[in-house]
Amino acid sequence: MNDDREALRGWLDLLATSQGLKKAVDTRLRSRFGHSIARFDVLSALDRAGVAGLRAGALTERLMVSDGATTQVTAPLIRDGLVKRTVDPDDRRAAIFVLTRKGEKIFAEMAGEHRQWIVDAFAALSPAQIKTLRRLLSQISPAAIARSRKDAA
Amino acid sequence: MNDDREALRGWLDLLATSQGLKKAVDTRLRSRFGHSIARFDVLSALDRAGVAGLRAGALTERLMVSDGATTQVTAPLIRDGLVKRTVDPDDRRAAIFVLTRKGEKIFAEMAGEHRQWIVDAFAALSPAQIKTLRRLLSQISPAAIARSRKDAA
DNA sequence: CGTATTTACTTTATATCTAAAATAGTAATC
DNA sequence: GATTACTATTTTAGATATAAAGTAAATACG
Repeated sequence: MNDDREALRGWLDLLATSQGLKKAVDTRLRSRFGHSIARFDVLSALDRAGVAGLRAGALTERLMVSDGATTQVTAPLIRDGLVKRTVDPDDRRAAIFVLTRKGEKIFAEMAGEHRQWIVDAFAALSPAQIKTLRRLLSQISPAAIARSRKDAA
Repeated sequence: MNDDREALRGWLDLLATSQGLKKAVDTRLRSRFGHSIARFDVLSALDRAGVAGLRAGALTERLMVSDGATTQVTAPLIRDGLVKRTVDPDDRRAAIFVLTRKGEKIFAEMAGEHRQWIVDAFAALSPAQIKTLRRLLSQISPAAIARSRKDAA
């Protein structure tokens, strides 16, 4: 069947494009600021959360990673003084992460450059084309894979 | 500017979709066959190469990973008898990896199911829509990020 | 030829990631 | 209020990635 091949090609292209972009962003972030995409994502989530910060669980959810990963990625940010870790006084099991002044400043710089990189990478596409791309992406269903059965052929 | 935000959203959607799909495929491959996507990719490249196999360098190139990664990902496949490593008699520095009979068999099974999962994940898109998606993806330029300058704003 | 350079791959040190075990605090029940 | 169960996070073990150092074979050059 022809559809099969087209879907497989779509999957390969999707993977290659996103990985290429991710690698480029990561390389640039590291060389400019000494921080990975993973750390940038933490800073971004905390920046949005503002002075209240985020509990570890909420951060895990937003980053779409495991709970262990959150602990590990925040560690160097705390060491470098970009993030402060406190304990929730109302529930002493819970960790709360907040951006420090220094963290805010550095993130603002990072976010500015990052935005420009993405704009440049997407420069060949019009806003309308990006909307189309996003609509098509939204119709791809990872959940279908978990449900997929052999007999569906 | 509005374009900025649309590009950023496109990037976030692209990343979320490809990572979601990748995680789903990886989870399914592991539970069905006990092998990761990384190993599946090695098997796939070797299957295509046939009886001649591939040198480590060629494998590295096709997988788009570092040379060290190739050594490490092939190791368990060799241990499990899916891949055989030999030395090129014409250039004894070079390693040649070939699928074993067992590796071929297992890969054929994996590839069959994998194809169905992808078809299911893309089921909501027509072949024409997938073509459109692929065309749009091809216009995204990771290389632009390496060239991007602050003053380009 | 014999030394120097290059090439092909592996090893090592880090950085993420996951899943699962461990830790510690909270809530629920008798 | 002691025991039990649950919840939030950290720690650990293992997989995969990179970059850079190490090893060994091939090539180049005087």
